[in-house]
Amino acid sequence: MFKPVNSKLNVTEMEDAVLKMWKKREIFKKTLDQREGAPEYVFYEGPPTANGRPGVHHVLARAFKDMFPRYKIMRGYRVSRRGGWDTHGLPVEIEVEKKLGFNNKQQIEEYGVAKFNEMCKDSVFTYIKDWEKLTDRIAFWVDLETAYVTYTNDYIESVWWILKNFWEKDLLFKGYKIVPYCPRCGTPLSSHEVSLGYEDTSDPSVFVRFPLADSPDTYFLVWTTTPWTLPSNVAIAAHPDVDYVTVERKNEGVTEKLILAKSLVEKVFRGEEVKIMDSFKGKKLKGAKYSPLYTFLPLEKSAHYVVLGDFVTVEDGTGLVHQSPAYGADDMEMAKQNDLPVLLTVQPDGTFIPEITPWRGVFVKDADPLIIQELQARGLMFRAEQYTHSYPFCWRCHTPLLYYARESWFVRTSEKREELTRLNKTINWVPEHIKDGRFGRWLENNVDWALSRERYWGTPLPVWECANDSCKHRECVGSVAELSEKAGRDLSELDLHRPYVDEISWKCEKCGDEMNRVKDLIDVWFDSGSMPYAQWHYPFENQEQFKAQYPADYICEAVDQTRGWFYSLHAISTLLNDQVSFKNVICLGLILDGEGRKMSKSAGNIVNPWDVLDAHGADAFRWYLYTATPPGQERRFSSDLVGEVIRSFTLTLWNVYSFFVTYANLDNPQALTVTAPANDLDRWLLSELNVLVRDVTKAYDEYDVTNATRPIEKFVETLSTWYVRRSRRRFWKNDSGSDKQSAYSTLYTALVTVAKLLAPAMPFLAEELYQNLVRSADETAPESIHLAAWPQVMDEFIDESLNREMAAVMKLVSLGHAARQKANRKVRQPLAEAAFSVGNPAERAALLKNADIVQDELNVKRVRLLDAAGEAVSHTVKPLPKQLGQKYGNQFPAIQKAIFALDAEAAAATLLSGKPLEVQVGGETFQILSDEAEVKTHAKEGFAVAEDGAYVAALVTALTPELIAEGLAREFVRRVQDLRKSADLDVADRIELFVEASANLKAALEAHADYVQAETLTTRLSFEAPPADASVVEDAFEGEKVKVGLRKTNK
RNA sequence: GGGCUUGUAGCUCAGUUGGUUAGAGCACUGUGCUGAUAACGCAGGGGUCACAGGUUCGAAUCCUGUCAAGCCCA
Repeated sequence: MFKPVNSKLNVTEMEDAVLKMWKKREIFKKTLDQREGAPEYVFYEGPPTANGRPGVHHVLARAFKDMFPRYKIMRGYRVSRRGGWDTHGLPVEIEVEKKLGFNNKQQIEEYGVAKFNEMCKDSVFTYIKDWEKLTDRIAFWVDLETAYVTYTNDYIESVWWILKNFWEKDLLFKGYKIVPYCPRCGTPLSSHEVSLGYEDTSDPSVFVRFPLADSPDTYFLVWTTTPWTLPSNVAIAAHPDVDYVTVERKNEGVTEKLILAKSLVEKVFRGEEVKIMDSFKGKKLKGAKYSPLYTFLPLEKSAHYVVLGDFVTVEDGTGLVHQSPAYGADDMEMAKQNDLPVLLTVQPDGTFIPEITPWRGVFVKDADPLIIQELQARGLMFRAEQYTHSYPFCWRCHTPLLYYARESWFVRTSEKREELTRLNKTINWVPEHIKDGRFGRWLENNVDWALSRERYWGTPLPVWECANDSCKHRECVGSVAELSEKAGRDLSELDLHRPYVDEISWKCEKCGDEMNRVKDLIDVWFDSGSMPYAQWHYPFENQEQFKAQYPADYICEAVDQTRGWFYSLHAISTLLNDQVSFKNVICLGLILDGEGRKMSKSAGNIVNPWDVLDAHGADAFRWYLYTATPPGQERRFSSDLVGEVIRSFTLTLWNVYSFFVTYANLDNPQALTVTAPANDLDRWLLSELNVLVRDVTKAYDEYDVTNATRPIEKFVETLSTWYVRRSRRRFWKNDSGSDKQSAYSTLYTALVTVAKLLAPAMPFLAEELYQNLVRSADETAPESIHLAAWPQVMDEFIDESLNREMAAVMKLVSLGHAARQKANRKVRQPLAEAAFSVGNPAERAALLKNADIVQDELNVKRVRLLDAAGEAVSHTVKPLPKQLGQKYGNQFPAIQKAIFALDAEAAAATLLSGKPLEVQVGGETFQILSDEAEVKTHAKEGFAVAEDGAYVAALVTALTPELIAEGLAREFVRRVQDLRKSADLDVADRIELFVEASANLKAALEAHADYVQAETLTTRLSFEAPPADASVVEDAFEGEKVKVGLRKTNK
């Protein structure tokens, strides 16, 4: 006996019960214990931060993270899934600053870094309970008890070890980074802050002559909007593939030559007649020397020559770009590539340094007109104007921002660009375009990783520097032991955070001065990217675990992680081990609200995941996320869309399940294993089922979530609306024959298999079905569906031609219904005959073989094939463009026309007999083969016919008195069934019927008494007045009147 | 400004190497069926395949450009 199943499903109650069962029996733990020694499938959890509440986008990621480990467990793998928490970084600091009412770093320093960091640490897990609750409720199986935490000393020590490794390979260095900087506030701004402050503003637009070193009266013509950066000029950039020209013109009586991009000549000279002397590609200019405009500062490296860069455009200016590495990011990048000097001319307050003698102490923006005047005086200014463009201002104080070089630490990732790209090519990206697109491009254009942050709460950069300016000896520390040794005391109890680690110092081995830690922290992305190592405190501990858990088979995050975790994992692994750290990755699209807008607090359109979970449960939530859109696409989301899953999918499956259990409990069928069923419906269902197993398994193996889920939906629909619908009577039969057994076994197999296929995606529903269908009958079966084995494809059950035939039968039934509707003949009225036309002999056979199904479904007495001569139909011939177009190319339109001009019936007959059709086009004869044109069948006027392509259904609509009587009986049965239902009878209850009916109806009921009694489980049918204790209904239909009384009996 | 992605019915999505009249589900309307069903069947309305060019006998599909949205970078 199975546990009785209510056809009304309460999803949340069911899920709660399953959650309790999992917890009580420790099923998650058992997925590990029972797979001890099995091959490892490695999953890495990208650590979230727990200082904010989890939202729907977290449910999205966690749903996708969960399904593959579940699948792999069922495939026999061992999957340890360790959780993790990202705990450092600016967002944490900002929360604490808010709490303290701070808005700058000085306030933090005054408050005390120790106290500040203590608060950061405390706030990190503010919402940990929310996270745990949600993770549990959505059934994301991850081990949070042993989760790694990035702020622990062990974790930091592993990160230090990685940095030391980079240091030793000379991959860690100090350089300059260009940051948007507010000279009044004295602080760099984050990109978010910068985007707050863009405004249209008027700046100088100047064209400057740079004299060539060895050609008199010849100049590079260079355009800039920041004259104040000219004193720090070190080079001019040209595009290697752009055409440049030398033009000749008169300037105050002297003939001068100017070099600029060819396409900009007209724009620059504004119609002035100039003579083009010479034309060449930009790459020819490479290395050309010019005389510097200013020589205020000494040069450590060679400078003042032309360099080549792809970033140069010819939209504005002259195609020659002035290079000032300290004050432009492109410029800094060029300086690195070409080993140019970096000239620092501006002080932190935005004024020129004393060495810039003419303008010392002047704010740079105020110096612009002075510099322009000075260049005009020297005859180097070609043109100076004003120019309006969008420029960032400080959102706090409205000062124009400067792009400003700050000292910063870098990881030399650009040196490993090729390795990064090569290894990336071996990763399976879903969706695929990320590999060579977004991520691949990013790697190809890789610049050194700006690692350091001038903040407080994070992993300190383990670099110590000698205080003596002329020594500047630096050391990188790779472990606590090493630090202890250098400091000369045991530091194993030291908190590795600031300010404690800052207090550690020792004597410089070079000069004896004091070695102090540089004050920087490192980028939090370096923390999370180190997790393959640091989660194990590798290499200080757990070397074996690390080996077994590296690299990951699977990771999954949203697309915004391309430059975040995906990159940091990949970069660190490449630089450290020259190996990938993940083999498969699903990159999720972002989640939008129901209107397609981004969810944001300010728009007030955030969906609370708990609202969805409380209303529809976790399975439907998950299922929606898997099936609604391919993973990489952004998706609209609303609670209502999730509710749709319950209606269209969950309940359909649940009702098939409930149907099975209800009747199985009445019948107690014996064996529920399938062998070789004789019934076509069973054979067909098992064939479709195994196709499903095959396809879903393949999709899981390819990380194709859409195709691992959507086909199940389709199958369940067909299971419900065709298999069960057409098999219902087989379960009602009173005997216990083999056909009934076969039906039970088949349906049982389908349900259990579907539950297993569903388990990784809908873990609750799958478990509920499994516990009742499998565990209640077999205590030796695995304790949970999530410990059970994944279904095997049984190829011997797959019969593709059977599947096609059944599809044709369904199609014909559908046309039969359409024909009935056209003829205005309701289904309850039996008709004498339905005749069909089909596409090929196999389908003809299939129709005849399944005639009983078709008869029953359409309520007709006979099913037959339409004769080719076409009693009810006519034909046309439709040329098939695909075949004919490919074969005859541009002759196709003429051939098509010729085919249409033929006598349609004759042409159709030719093709149907398998002979080629001959057409004449312009004196040429073409042979049209039978697979190059389609014969279409059409209804003749006046017949009850429905058609679609080669398929036709035609009904004989004439009614005989016998058919009418049978129709009346069926109408009557319908009334009785309704009465049974409203009297709240059980499906198996037997009844007595009392009927008072008008003459025709009474005659019909007498003629069909057996049918009526069998259908309604009536043990006694009497034409008497109903007794007082009977349920009674009166009705009239088809001109007949009836009064029916119904009474439950014990027989 | 650059890179990547997306744009098909009111909504959510399919649409294969270019090829028949661009499909499905939801929603809506009508109708039928029903002792598993919260369903289901049949039919109907609903489309400038974002827009404009181009290639081709033929374009939702390929190419170029434009527009819109999103993400990342500058």
